[in-house]
Amino acid sequence: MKLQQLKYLLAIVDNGLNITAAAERMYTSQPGVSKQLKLLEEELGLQLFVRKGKSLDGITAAGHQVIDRARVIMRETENIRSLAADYYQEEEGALSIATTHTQARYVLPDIIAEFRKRFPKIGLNLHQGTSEQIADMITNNNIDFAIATGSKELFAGLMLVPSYRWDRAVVVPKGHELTKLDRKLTLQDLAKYPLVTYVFSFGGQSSLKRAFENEGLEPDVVFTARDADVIKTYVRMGMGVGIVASMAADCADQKELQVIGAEGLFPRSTTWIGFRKDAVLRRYMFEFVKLFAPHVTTSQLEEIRRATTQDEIDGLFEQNELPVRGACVDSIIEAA
Amino acid sequence: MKLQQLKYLLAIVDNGLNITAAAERMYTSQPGVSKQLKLLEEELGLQLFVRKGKSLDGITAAGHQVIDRARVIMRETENIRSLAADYYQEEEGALSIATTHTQARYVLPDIIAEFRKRFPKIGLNLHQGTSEQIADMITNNNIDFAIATGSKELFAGLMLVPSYRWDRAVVVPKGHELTKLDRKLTLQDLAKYPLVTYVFSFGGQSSLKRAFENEGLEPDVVFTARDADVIKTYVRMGMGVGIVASMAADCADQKELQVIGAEGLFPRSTTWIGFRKDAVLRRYMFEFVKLFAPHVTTSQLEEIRRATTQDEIDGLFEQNELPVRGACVDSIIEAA
DNA sequence: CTGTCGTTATAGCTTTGGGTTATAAGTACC
DNA sequence: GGTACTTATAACCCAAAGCTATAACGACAG
Repeated sequence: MKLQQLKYLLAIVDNGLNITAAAERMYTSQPGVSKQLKLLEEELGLQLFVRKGKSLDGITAAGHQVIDRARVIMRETENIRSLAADYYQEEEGALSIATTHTQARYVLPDIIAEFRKRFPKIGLNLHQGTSEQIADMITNNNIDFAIATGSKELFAGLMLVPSYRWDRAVVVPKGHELTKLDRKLTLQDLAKYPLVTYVFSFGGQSSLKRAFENEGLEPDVVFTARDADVIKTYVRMGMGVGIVASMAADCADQKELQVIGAEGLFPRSTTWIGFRKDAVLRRYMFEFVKLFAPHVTTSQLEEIRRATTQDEIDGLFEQNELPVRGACVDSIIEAA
Repeated sequence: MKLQQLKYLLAIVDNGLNITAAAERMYTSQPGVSKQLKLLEEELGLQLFVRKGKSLDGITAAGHQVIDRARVIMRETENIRSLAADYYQEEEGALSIATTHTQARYVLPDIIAEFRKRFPKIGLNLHQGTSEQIADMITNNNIDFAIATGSKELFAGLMLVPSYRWDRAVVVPKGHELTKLDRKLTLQDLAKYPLVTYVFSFGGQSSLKRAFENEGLEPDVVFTARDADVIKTYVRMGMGVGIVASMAADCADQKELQVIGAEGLFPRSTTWIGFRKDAVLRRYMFEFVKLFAPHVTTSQLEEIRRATTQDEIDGLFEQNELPVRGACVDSIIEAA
């Protein structure tokens, strides 16, 4: 058994059981990969794949087990390389983050700018997707951090560091009736208008819907999108009233849009940053966490590193209230 | 990085930083091992060992981390080989058990005889030691099962399956005064005689002592040994009254000794069988657990296998009372 | 200070085996 | 039935892992 063989095995699996594609990804020849797979199967004395003629048609039960173990092994070799690199050359490396559009577009830019300033030689990879895709990426691809909101269930095996909380904000075209209210905005007010909001992939849709239903209201959601920019575009077109994460209520929108804070109308969401508990974190990765969640103290970070279960981490943050991220203040019409 | 290099690395560590010895253990030449270590260190760009001239004098901080990861990797390769072997050739393999003298001498013989009958081709290795040594063996050597009593704290990282409970038994020379009592034996009775008992490595000594202290008695322990056979030898010599695990009260002793059950006088002990939670169990290993703890059902075993924390296992056994192992019935003088 | 023992490093050679190219042989889809 | 795509086999090449022999180093004893 060779590490190379296990690497090839995983490459085959990750390329849809296509040996040729796997070979290309590994920058080597197809016969080489075929040969190593054959040698591995011979050594173990079992078929890892179900063959259909010459092609691989599926993974055997034994294959699945071997693949799982192989992933652990490859991860640990990565870990060894990581910690070696951290001793050897602190300043070089890469940081891969998987996150949602809202974070990538509205929250991370400032943080990443600061990070680049401090670690100019670290390459940055930003992967965007739904919560499900993020969960998938961090387990299968070499992603260092996942940043997402809610949906902790999807991320078993990660250590999640709660980072900040946020409310929704209501976005309307400038001069909209709702901006002329002389009292606090209510759900009743919103229910009168067609709404444009997120497709919440993480069951969050129901949390929004539930807020309305709790007051016996039926919201008129005319349009949903995954992405605040799209939502705002449709709001600008007059399609309806937008409900977005308050971070997505950008000052740059002031020309055509107005933002009404919606604190208290919907439950607050918590955004966290998560990493695999079996991953070695290089120094610059620690620094990134501290940039993203500045309220986390160094000693807390060390405790998080030592923690083995999510409960221990959650315990650390029970007392200290997380910061709340608001909308761009200039354009907010106070809801109270 | 090659698996071979990691294997050599661990061999060096496990042979007291002696490369020559490590090479012998690996059935290869010393220059080969030296070379691979050098290549590994060059690839990682760091020193794994502290050198003192040409000799290895210690492990660097980085080295310790790499070694830990390497151990995980080697364990997983073992796991892959294990499950492959289980698919391929069910009937061949080996079973390594680390346990205490009492288990090895009085409990395991019958079980192992039965196991051999069912799996004649499986090699058996019995390693004996104190609880601490057992804990050490199962983490560092390739031991499949640990069998011990109490001292769960020492075995973090193992899944412990409670197997049976047992009481102490009192062993006296034939015709001893204590055998002539016409009432239940008490601690007061025992406190009158010099006692011979175990050196409990697992803080169990205090549990015995505490039982006396709870009744305001000061036991006169004249001799302690790790091993029931030694204790019984000294009892035969008339050195005192023996207190041993009831399993160790053997029928074969009847000629010179008599056994008085001591249920109720001391707290009951629980013996468990444990295995690494990250280890692949081959079929014959499952069967061994079922032989050792026959009250465990197949479905419970499957749940144990899936469990991730010890609490889940303990939960499984809360309701169903564990069997109690008694002394050799022929020679017992009922304590009631 | 020097000789011996135990150990590791280096040099040079051998051989294994992983990788390559070329090609045959399947399979799937028109 | 032909074309495109994929995998397996064969023969060859070459890097590197392993071996033997030996040098170099340190510890220790006399």
